[in-house]
Amino acid sequence: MKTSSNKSIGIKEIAERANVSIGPVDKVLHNRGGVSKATRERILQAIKDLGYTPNILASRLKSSRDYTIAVLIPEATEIIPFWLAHNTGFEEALKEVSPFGINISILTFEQNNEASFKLRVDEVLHDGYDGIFMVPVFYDETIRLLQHYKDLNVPVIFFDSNIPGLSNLSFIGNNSKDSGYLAANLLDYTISKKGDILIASIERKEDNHIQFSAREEGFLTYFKNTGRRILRFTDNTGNEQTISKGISAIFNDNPHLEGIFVVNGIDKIAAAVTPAQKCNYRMIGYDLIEKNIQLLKNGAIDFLISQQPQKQAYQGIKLFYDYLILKKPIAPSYYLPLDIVMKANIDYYRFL
Amino acid sequence: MKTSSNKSIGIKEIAERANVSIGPVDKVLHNRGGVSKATRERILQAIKDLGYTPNILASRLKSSRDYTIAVLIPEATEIIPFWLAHNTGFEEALKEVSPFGINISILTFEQNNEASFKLRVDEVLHDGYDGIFMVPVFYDETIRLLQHYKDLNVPVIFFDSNIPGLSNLSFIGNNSKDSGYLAANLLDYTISKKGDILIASIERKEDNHIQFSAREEGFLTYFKNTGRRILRFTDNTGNEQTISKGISAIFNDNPHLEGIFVVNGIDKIAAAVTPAQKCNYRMIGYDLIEKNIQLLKNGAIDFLISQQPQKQAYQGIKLFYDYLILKKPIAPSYYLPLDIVMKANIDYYRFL
DNA sequence: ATGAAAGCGCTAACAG
DNA sequence: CTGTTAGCGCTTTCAT
Repeated sequence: MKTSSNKSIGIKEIAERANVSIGPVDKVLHNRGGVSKATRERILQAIKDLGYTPNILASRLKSSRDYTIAVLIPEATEIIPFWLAHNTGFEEALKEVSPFGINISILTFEQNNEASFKLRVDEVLHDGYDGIFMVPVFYDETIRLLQHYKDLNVPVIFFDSNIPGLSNLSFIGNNSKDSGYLAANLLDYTISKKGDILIASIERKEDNHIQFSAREEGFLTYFKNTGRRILRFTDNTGNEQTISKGISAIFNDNPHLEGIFVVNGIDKIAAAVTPAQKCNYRMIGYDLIEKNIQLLKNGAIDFLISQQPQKQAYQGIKLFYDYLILKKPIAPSYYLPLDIVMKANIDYYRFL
Repeated sequence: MKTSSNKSIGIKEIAERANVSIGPVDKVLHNRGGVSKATRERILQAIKDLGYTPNILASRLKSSRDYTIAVLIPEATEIIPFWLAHNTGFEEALKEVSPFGINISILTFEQNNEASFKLRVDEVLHDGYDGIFMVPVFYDETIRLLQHYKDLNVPVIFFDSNIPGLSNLSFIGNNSKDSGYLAANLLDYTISKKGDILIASIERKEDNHIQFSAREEGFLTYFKNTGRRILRFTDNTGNEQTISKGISAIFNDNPHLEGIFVVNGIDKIAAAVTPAQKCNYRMIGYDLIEKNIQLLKNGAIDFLISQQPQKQAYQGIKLFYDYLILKKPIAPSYYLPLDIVMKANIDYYRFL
């Protein structure tokens, strides 16, 4: 049972069969025009007949054309180290695709600063890239970028968060709503039938509210009509003491509280819960950043839903390879698995 | 912030710098000998100085050397359809590596039939492959194969299950013991403190007992010294009625039973549980085969631990690419993540 | 509109 | 032991 492939049918063979030289064949293959209709037909026929597949190695060898992808990504900060994780994915992907002339240029912006985003968009528009891989944080500027590239046939792929209905080529990331639903399903398993649930979040203006709302929506969808009592805690001070007091108050007022779903900033919420309190609650949240991994290991957090930033980065760059080099069709969206991470399997998720 | 790579330092440049022609340079690069020590040194130095990296595209283009990997894998049957899933992974990987001349040749054997395995080993030894990707089901024959390839520098990589301490190049798969521990951890979350647990399995002689024992060992490790009451049910008839009766008897005799860990054959066990009974138990087991996916969807199974067969196949073949084409060093083992799959995230795990 | 020809960087065979 | 040379399959330029 052999799965072979090498038939050595090349541009030469199809030229022969079509009674032309390789010149016109190449032109037809790349839609470069300048071929009479008749020979064009014959060549196309020959390509079909012989089942020709181009040798990407040879084509790449000669052409020496380079592709540079602009990566528009929020800056990793101490507060939001999440964006650091993508780097290993980019590196991994580059190892595979750089022989084919694909480079990337990472342009960071401040997640809470539209002006810094605009600056990068200006840069992208001015420098002219062969592809854009971006987190569409700000709507208007994203639209401006898409407008510019609309007719230029330059692939724009969103990652991490999506804005549906725009003219981008594709999206790669998680389905936030489903991730919330999953969190609910899992939490439901780990608490008693009568237990109350708290939805907690830390509001910061630099955050991606669309994504967080979607998580919450999915979570609530699961519990709709179940009669579960759902409480809410939202902090917008960022102050440890304030959070700690707020959480404590909720614990005291709600003796039946058993589960906590943290939409974002789980490290802050987990820190506000004392070990003694923790025994009575299950906590689930997001993001496999180092701080959270520690909290998972010491039992402060029970479950994390992983967004797999490395995978997003790796697969995303390979999409550009598929599109630019292999000329493969690209689906409008690629949803990555929603991984459930706990103490017992965290070590298998720490690297790509 | 550019991450570029193309410096166009080729074999020619290093020849120039070492004051030789490209002939000896190529020989040094491939350790083909026939180069005087002095020039060899100069060439090596030049390679270092200029930071030369070979252009794999060009090298591949010229050499047209083909590599064929023998894949020794159990036959998928109706009883054990598990092995079907690998195919999509093989296909996916081939898309990427076949331009580099890597082919695979799939040799199936009967999982419960050592003679059929021996036949395939004979075949492999006789035909002479450039790499072996295999499930080491039978010890003695595996040893025979390894012996033969020991000095031939042919990479042998195990997958799915491992036999440690042998001379194979690497292993890729899951850590079975950790997967059992994970199952225990998760099940522990979903049942009450006082609930009893049942470990169920269907013994078939064609199964991989090493792997199953490891799962059980990991599971028991978690509960050691916790005071949990652990029951056991082992069927070796394969008969539906018998299983059904056995399970029912256990349910009746053990009112505190809350969790069921199924080491293997979860479809059989799940079928033996009536929907009415199911409300009172949590069931966790293995293998993302179609039958189990349906049972997960209709609630008969709560959790499946995925072995990611597609990923094993995909990554495994890419290891041969790393080794044979890129000449990268290969680690002795690659453990894939232990994915927790439930109704709410199954759809994201159905394909590669 | 088509054909001829020069390489891309590397391998491998051969001549010196 | 070292240098030369002919391609691998394709792209691209330049005549025709």
